[in-house]
Amino acid sequence: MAAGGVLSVEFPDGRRLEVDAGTTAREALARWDPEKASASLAALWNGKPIDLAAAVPGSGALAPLSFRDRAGREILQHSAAHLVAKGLVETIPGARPTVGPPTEEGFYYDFDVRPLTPADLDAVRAAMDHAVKERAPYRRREVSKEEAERLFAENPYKLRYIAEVPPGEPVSVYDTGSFTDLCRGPHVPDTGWLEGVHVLGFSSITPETPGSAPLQRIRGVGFPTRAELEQYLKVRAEAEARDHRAIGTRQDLFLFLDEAPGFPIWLPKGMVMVRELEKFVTEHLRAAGYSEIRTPLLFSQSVYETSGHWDHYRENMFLSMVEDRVFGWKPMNCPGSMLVFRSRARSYRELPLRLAEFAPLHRLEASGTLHGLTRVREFVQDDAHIFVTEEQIEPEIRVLLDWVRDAFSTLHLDWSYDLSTRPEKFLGEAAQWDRAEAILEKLLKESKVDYRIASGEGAFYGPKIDIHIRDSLGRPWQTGTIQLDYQIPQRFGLEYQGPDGQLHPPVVIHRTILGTWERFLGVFIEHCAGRFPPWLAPVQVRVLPLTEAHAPGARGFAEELAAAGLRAELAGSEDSLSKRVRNAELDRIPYVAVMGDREIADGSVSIRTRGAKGSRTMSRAEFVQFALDRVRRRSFDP
RNA sequence: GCCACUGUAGCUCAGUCGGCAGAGCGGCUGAUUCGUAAUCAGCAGGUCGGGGGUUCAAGUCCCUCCAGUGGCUCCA
Repeated sequence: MAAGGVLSVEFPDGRRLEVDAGTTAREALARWDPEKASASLAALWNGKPIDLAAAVPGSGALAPLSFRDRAGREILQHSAAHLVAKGLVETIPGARPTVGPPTEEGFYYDFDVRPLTPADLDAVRAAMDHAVKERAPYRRREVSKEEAERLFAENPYKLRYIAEVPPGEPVSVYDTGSFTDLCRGPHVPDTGWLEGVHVLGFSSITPETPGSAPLQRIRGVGFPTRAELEQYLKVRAEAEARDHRAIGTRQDLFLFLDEAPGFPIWLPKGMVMVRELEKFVTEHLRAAGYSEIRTPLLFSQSVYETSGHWDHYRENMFLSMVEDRVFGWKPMNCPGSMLVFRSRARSYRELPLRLAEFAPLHRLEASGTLHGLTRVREFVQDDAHIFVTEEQIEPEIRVLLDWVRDAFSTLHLDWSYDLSTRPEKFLGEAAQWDRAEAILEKLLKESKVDYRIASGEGAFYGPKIDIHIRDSLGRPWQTGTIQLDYQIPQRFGLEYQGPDGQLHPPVVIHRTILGTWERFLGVFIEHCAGRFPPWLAPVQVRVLPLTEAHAPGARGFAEELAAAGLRAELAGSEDSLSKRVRNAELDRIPYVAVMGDREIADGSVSIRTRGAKGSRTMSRAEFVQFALDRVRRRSFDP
């Protein structure tokens, strides 16, 4: 405590106040700004979070912490975790709480307890609601290590944490009603702050220490108000409604069979989309000077021994016996590309050599990790390997980042980059890494797109740029990646003859932009909720004859559309017009063309655009031009 | 792969205490010929995920396998 019993406290706006020693953080903040004080759930003293009920520890800087601050959010989530623990211990006496930290999304608490049931969760929720109404304070107590060991004698997990506290230091515990938990704190003042807390679910988790019994994890989210929680739950419900697995079934895009778990089956409509994406990407490849190759799906074990997959990736590979030799289904395209490069002498005049390959890749993903189209065992990447000299790295990657911008702008997706730098275990020279990282960072700065440095997360063979997209609900997904590789050319003994007549190893850039058709379409389906841009839509126009009498005219128009290169289909007259319009909306068809007496008479067509209320009439030629133009420009909206 | 949960018609789902397997949508047939988000009627459609067990009797209870879901782990 400060001498003289008076502390000098500085607030975020620069104001200073003298407060008596023993003044709580709450009181000090209230003297500074009562409004901000009442909105805060904890305080920051010299950058360290403390309880509002704690005495200001000394002279220094004091700031309020609200849910808007990251640290404040974590405190609320952490307090929410305590609330869950309190609820669970009340529900199942003898349950041993272990740890309950905040996460990006919310929080969780792990328990050593029998496997939970949904009924347990209901009971926990009820106990939590009750506690929130009680507005029970979070009371901090500092106890000796021995006292703490006595308090948590029944809980080996807590004893382990207590043992980690340096000797002589007090251990802090928090009492919430009759529930006491070992905790560093700080916490919100009382459980009344937690009305916006919601338990999402439970699961069993595998603890990191091998051999220990599984724990039960309860996950949740917390907001300062119920209204904010409702908003969050609304967004979640919206996300569920966009689930690509449901839309894929509804729109007949793809399916999975029990007989081929993790192997997507593309139905005709989904295949149209795959081909359109391929076309989109291939146009770029042509413009950017790529050549396309196709290499085998299976290679003998020796190829993977050379590439390093045999040592580093074998457990994720499908293997087949061919006569007496082991063949592996390729999990990546690089080995094939390397062999093509090596197949004859190469000159510096050929570089950059850009080899693209869209081949099916197989990865033996563990059964529990499979998920719709976003985690599968067989997929196709928009993959390419670019063989360059060190000087060519910069211009090549600049072109790639331009393509990223074009591609994701067209697809109406927001994207950002991660620059993953040298990991602890790396191959090659540190100086080479530094140069490469500097080039990549310079290019990222130039691109004016947000990027984050993922320190030490590079591959062992080189630094990389990972591309993340955010879908319309703000959820992040990794799609493409641009990786520099100094190692694989050496492993395969690649070289080219330079202008100096000497042989040099090329640098390889592995890169995919959309990633895989499968994952990309999975994300994209959710992004646009199944309302595809016309150029991707499996059916672009549905032609509806008003009555049977108009069917020949409608059929003629549908044929005209098809001849113009549009994907059109006819929907007969068995159902009422409004029923067929409704079905077209539900099928997310971009354009509905209705033909009745008026249209047949004057060569026009009545067009309804997806999502729009009314319709407009235009000449058939006009519509064909209009639709073709939208498709050609890859307009996002119909 | 680990843990929990789930699996009933093409889809979404109901099925009580173990006692005749249901609905809506979709499909088919017929009537209706309709002007921009659901016309009416009838019919067909099931190895209740597979296998085994308990029982007079199993969609329902038990075991096991498969698949899916949510997490965990993994994700060059």
